[in-house]
Amino acid sequence: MSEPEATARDYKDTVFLPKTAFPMKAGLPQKEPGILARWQEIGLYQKLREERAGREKFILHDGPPYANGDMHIGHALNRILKDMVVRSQTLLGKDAPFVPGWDCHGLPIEWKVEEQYRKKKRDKKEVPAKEFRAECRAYAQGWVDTQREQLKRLGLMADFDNPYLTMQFESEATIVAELMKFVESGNLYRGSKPVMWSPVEETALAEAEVEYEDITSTQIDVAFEIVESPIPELVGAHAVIWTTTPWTIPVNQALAYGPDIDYRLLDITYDAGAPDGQSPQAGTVATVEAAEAAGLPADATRILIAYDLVGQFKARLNAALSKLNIEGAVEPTVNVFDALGVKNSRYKGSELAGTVARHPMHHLGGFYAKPRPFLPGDFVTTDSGTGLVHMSPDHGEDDFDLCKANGLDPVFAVMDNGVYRDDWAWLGADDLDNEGKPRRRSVINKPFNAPDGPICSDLRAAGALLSASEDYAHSYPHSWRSKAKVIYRCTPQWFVPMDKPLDTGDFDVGVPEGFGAAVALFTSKDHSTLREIAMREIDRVQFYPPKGKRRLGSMVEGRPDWVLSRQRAWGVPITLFVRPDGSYLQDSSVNARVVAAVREQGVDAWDESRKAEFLGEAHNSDEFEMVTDILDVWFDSGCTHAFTLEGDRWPDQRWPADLYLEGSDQHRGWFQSSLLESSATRGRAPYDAVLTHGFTMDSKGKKMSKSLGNTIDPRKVMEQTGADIIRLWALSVDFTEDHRIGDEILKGVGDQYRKLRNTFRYMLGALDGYVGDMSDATEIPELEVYVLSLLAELDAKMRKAAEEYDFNTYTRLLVDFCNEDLSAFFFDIRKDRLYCDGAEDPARNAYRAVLDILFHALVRYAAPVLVFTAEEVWQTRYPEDGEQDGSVHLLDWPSIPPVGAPDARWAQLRTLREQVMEAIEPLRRDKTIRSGLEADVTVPAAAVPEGFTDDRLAELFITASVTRSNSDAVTVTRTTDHKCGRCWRLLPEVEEDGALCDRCDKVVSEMDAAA
RNA sequence: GGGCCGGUAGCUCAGUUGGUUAGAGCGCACCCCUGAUAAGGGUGAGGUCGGAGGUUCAAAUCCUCCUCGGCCCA
Repeated sequence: MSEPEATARDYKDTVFLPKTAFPMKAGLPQKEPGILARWQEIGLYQKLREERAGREKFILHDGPPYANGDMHIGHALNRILKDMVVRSQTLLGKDAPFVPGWDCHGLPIEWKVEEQYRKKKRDKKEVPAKEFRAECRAYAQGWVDTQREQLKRLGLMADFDNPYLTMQFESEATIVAELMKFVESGNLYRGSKPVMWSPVEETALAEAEVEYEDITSTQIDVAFEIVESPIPELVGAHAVIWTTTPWTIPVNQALAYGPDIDYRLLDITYDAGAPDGQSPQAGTVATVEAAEAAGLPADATRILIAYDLVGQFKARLNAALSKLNIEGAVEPTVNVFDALGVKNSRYKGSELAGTVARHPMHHLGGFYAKPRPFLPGDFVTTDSGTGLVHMSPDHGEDDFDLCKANGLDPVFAVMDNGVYRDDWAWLGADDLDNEGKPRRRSVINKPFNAPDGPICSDLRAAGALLSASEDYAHSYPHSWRSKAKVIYRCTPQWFVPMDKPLDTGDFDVGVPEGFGAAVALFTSKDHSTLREIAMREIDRVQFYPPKGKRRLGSMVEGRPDWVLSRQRAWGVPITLFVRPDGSYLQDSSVNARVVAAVREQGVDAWDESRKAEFLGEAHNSDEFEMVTDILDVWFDSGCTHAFTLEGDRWPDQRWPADLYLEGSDQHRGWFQSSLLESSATRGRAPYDAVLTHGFTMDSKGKKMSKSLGNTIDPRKVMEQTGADIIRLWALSVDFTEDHRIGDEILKGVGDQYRKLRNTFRYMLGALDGYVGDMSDATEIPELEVYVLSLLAELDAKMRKAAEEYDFNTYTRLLVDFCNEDLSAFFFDIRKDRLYCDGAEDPARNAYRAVLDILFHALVRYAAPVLVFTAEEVWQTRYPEDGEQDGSVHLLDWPSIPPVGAPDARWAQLRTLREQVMEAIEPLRRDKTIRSGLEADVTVPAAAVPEGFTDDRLAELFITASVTRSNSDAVTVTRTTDHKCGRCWRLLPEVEEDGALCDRCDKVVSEMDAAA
């Protein structure tokens, strides 16, 4: 023991404090772009490909975002998750090349380009299709470039120099080739379905191109005479239907009832008001005359109607009646009574099955003479109308579906311009123009539908019009652009059948290169339907989270046939040659020529001018028409697997993908289109697993929207706090469900980030100058062994989390370990040893050896999450690696020394440690002691695990001393020892405060001697 | 309106087949340290598990209804 020096020496210089250039403050917004630039410079993505060549592959196939608009939080989340998958799989040792993609065709881009035309006062119809498409292409390319730069900023490991675009010629050619597989196997048919149609623009409209406006329409009640029924008393009565589109009556084909609705058979009397003040009796001659005088159908007075709607119906009749000035009538009214002479006049809808009516114009014969059956419709309600709905499969979705199910097909009587075709038998023969010539007016023409228009007039003449008034106010769809009314109209469309047995053995021609192994999966004996194959695949595919399986399954199970066609310009053409009867050419050599032409020239290749060239000598081009429809963009995206994973454009890709990862909305979208496309062409899904994420809400759990002003812009977050913060956020929340983002949440994420950063900073400082390894340590203290076992345990959990894409657990494990096991436990206990033991003391070296192992493990764990910070950490420790174009992102998963599970004694020890801390607290409160180092602690002997000496306990508890007793309480007193001037521990050998303890005396002497 | 999914401390998340007083980290409050210092350590306060019924000896967990929110449809 040395003598105390005359003046207290400041031993600070002799203490080995952590030393590092790694700043506590991150300054990520400034730092990240530089790191990004360096990765770009050293070609990190390519470098990683070279280093991983030959390893087991992991293919995450990118679902293409639409090339329109800036990056938003949803993109950011999606890309970060994908990047985490790619990087964690890479870290796990695999080769995970990632090709980003963009969806480039489609309506929203067409709109934008059209909008530009409108600004320039150009009519789209005058622009040649080629030119229009070129502008769409340029527009899409512009956004691809913009989004690519925005996404890169997130620090993504992806082949951004060589992305896939659905509009690249090779992609377009493959899409056509894929379509031709459907063609050649006959898995395509021409059908029809009602779409929103604008008669003014003569084009189909998407739902989003339609806006609703309040208008007033004609409403009419029409009587359909019942001619057949299992209920005898119905025969001869009239079913009443109500509609606001009189123009659809000419193509009526059926009546729909609600199976659960109550109907009544009723008699109407038209009471013209008794001139002599007497009330006329129902059914009397006087009322019939009054009705006839009013132009109302006196012979259609027994009606069938939903009981709940009688009141509304009566009101309409009265309104119509009051508008007719009947001579001599005072207050014309309509009365409704239970049908006379009918015992039970109430019927449940389901009893109406088998009932048949006839069209009011049945006398015209032909189409109109056919029976109009009563069909059950779930969509029939008693909200309005009469509870009986007139069905025209040409002009309504419900109508179409119900009629189709009952063998009634649309008749296509209304042409593109909204006018009935000339040969249609009836639509008001007296419709004459000003010069008295017959004319055909558009069905959206108001006078055409008016109560005195041609339709109503003829119905009235036929005695079928019970009421007609132009006073029904409702909202009705209009075209966005022309503001004109739109209609539902059946148009021919191309469909993929879901339930037709597939002949999957016939793919010998027209199959593009790279089809490869997939074709072998087929057995031509498999005649499953597309739906069956898809369902089988859904069953096989792994879903994360598992509920996705059910969601996709229920959608595929119930979906209708796939409509592939769109009446649009910007997209991949449906390259079909059609005969007048709707059948199409199935000639693989023709198809091969078309595919080759598209590869050469893109979608513009599908041009009338090349018709003969494509058809070749084997076919007479006069017999065929070229289809001008384009493909649904979902078909494009359903083919991304074909042109990205197969073929040689990206040789390091592989079909099928291990994983598809998108938002849960893609159960209806990309997951499904890819599944259907691939199931039909390859007999299996293009993926083995599907991972879905939820949507990002604001801090209150509400959906983000620009109008609410509650959006969070990921680019702003990156500008203000850095990409690593937003990455850590995305990987901390439960992304499998909807989750939130907001200032408070980001602040919390920032706190977590700082904890991780400081953990690294401490390790870097503590490891300053350390070049040894575990083999230098002659003996390893048990605490170090324990920490290594904790690390091994952590490692197993982290690996499992990474393998299961459980990133929230992954980051939480990492943060908790840094907080609890390292910062508050291991580092705190070993601070004394690091600072004050001799520089080369074996025990100190053992600690640093473990720190080194921890460092190498943690920097790797952190790398996929904090991509920038991990690199900064790595380059700080190994600047020479930086000079050699190295990167933390080239490393493999850490190898942890093979230590067993943590010794159970240590769990016991840590419980005791907590009790000691708790016991010290009161003395701190009353200022008896300030730090734990001033405490003499007595612990119950029974609570101490086997094999720990008192001195070691004091070391682990960071107290002056520990003794044990037979009591079962932990007791604490202030120590009487003095404080060592160097290590600040209070020890018995220190004679007075400021003197040195034995250990420090030795260390300082050696240092002084060496100096 | 329909289908599916979700609601556990201020925040982010755990809660296995229903089984002691519902856990963790962060944040917060208070305290210590001032040799990891815009850092580090300690203690503590926070929850009628969205609400109401029901099943059970026992419910955050199972059932029903309601409510709020989300996705996809209509």
